[in-house]
Amino acid sequence: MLSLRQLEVFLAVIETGSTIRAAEAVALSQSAASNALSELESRLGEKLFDRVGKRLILNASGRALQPRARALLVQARDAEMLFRQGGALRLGASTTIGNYLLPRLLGAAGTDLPCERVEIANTDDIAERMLRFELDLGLIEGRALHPDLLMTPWRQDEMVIVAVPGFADQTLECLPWIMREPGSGTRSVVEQQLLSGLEGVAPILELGSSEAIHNAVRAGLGVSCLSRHVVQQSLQSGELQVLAPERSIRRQLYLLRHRQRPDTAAVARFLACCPPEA
Amino acid sequence: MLSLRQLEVFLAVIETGSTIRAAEAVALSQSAASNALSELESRLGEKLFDRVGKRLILNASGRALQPRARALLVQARDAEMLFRQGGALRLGASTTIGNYLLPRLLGAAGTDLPCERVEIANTDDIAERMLRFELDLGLIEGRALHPDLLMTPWRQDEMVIVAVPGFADQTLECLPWIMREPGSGTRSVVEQQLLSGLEGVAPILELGSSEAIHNAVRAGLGVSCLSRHVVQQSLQSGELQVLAPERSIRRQLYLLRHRQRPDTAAVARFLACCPPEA
DNA sequence: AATATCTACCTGTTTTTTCGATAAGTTGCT
DNA sequence: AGCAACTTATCGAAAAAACAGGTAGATATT
Repeated sequence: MLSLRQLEVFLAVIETGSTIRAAEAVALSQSAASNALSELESRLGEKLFDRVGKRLILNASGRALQPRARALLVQARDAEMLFRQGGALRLGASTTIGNYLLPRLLGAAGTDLPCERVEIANTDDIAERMLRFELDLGLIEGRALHPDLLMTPWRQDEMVIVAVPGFADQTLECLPWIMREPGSGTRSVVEQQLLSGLEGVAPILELGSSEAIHNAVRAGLGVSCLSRHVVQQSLQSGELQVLAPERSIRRQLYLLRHRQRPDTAAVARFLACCPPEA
Repeated sequence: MLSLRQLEVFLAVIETGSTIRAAEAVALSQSAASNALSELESRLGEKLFDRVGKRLILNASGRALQPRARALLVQARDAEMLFRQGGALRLGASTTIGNYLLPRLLGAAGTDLPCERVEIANTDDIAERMLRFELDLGLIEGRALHPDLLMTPWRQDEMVIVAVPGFADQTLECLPWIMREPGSGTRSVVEQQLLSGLEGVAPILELGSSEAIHNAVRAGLGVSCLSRHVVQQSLQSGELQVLAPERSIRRQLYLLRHRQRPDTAAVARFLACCPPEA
């Protein structure tokens, strides 16, 4: 039976590129690391690295083993942490969720949710971090279609058209639209679901973040379609108002998990506090 | 870091109920097994069994760990077998697939697919076996909705209405229907998709297998709706004919995999030979 | 009450893992 | 070409871990 230690050394060699630095990384001597690696290779009956000169170069077999080794080690660590209270939570969230929704949720949960960190990034980055087991749970607005990732509906985000009071709310096409840059997930949702019925809408301004757009709209520069979570306060104070509420977009927010990884205790706690809704 | 050996002992103790028999199962002495278990418990900081007298009774913590331990061990074995050629394939298939479709596919693939065995059972049994890692891949007609199981479309099965030549094909309601017993997946598919438009159809005969129905239909006892794979030869020979071909049912067949388990080499070979079709 | 059975612990022994040193080979610089 | 700096693989010794046998204590069974 191969040992977890061997896999640990194997991954360390991949990451550091040498047995010396790998040995240091896993607190072994170089010779022990070299031994562990060749032991693993002989047990699998397959060389995992091509020895070209003094260099170790991961070959096809090694590349095949790598993701499985990573999954095994992470699962072993998770199992070890199953009953430990100290299991901190590493969340990945897309911008709207991370900036507006999560702070409120985590604040409400108080100390029940020891959250190590929340990384805010785009969907693809979060997916990649999930694949490397660097995050425990993803909360995304877009779609992540990797076969090793599991997307399940979490909550819904309502996106509303907002403007300062005084904007005519009759012909949406003629209003001065402010939007996110092309390529943004938010932009594409707006284009597909809201503007499909409206012809010839061209933004007068493109900004790189929801908060920037929020401020532009507050400054009276135009109208935009933003998550209700972003503009909640401005709506309550009356600073902004909703135009054409019947055209609001409900977009689904998703939980992103790694298929080869059962929920951590911390993830389970999070989901107990913030369960999926409808 | 906990060791795979410890998990092996842990599972053996669960299965055998005692450290003595567990030790035998994993080729250790009783003392070593007892040691491994308490080592595991102390490493997790949590007792996994309640000691009731001389008895070991799995407690809540142990039950929480059990599925993870199983998954870890199976994945470790899979990794070890990654490069071995001897990785045999343990398939689970529902009746129509296992009896008619698979023999042809495996026969065509010849020796490329060393298949250890094909277990033919109903969807629920296959799902349960998959959960215990006793099968590598499931091929099912129905639905398996366990969160740890992944269902993906594989192929389609065409179910046609058949009878011996001479049966009037005008009013399907009035024909003598032969069906599977209630509770069968095939029966429910027929009822939902075929008979939803037909009122008051009552079977004159209920039989427990497709082959039995096939023979009954050939004997001229009535009509039935069967997979084309079952009646293929009878249709070619002209012994049976298809009634109302426009009412044929296409039902989806699914691959069933365990989420916490990457494809075995043998599974990958199978899928390469018999890939999903539309 | 006697017996059989089981877990857990202790002790000495075997096996595995690890280390430091060293040989052999490669790379890059002069 | 020659030298210096690194790196890998191997070897024997040392350290650590795993292991078997025996046994005490405890609990069902008879």
